[in-house]
Amino acid sequence: MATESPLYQRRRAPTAQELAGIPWLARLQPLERERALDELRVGDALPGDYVCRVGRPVTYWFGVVDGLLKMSSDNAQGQTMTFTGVPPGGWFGEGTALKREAYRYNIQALRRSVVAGLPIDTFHWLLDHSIGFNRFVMNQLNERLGQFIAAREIDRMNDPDLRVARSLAALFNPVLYPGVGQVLRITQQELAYLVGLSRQRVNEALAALAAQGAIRVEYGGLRVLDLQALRASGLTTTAAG
DNA sequence: TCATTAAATTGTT
DNA sequence: AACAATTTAATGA
Repeated sequence: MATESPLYQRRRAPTAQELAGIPWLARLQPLERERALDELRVGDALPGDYVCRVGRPVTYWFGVVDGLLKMSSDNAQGQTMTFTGVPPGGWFGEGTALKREAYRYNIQALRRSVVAGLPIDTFHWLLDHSIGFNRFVMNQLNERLGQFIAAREIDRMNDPDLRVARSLAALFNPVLYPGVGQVLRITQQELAYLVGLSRQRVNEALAALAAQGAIRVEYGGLRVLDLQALRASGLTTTAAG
């Protein structure tokens, strides 16, 4: 059964393997790390579960240890707009956590996922005490800014193959999503939801990208062979390269 | 461990 | 949207 927030209802202590999938822990000094580990929680999210909802006060800074989430928002007409997917290694919500405001997006699990949460007070304590943590958050904000600008370009593209390629490149971003690696676990249906195309069209686009040698289509996922090709697909090559 | 079955995912129309 | 083919996961001997 889908729940409102798995971090409240299916909360537990993280396993060692799950901790290994949290990228910023390695940036902390021993004392900082100790405090973070004390407060860090994980929860199992089922498909459809809300990790957080628009308007709710910020309680956690969230991260994906395993699985796949989607970030979306509902407009005035009641239609849902999906902004991006969040694969393993991704952390989000630092903007609203910094300001202690309300969440500005809905975050829902697309598939069974393991979600981690750092309580907002601990988040602020780390900001006040840890240089390594500050570097991580700053780098995170900077990288995400670049991704949102790229996302605007994607929205304006009308070629489905290009939209799929660029969206995939974003999901394979090693800075924002270090847990992904060479293989992204995502079904073609899930990718279709994220990109806003039919599964058939996504299937066709993936076949084209595979023919270009940019990716390899695998059962239940995709292997990236040439990330630069994904990022640059559709761009005309100039003398400058 | 292996064989059988169910479920999930893919490829195609 | 529907269908068949393929792959994986689950089950039990």
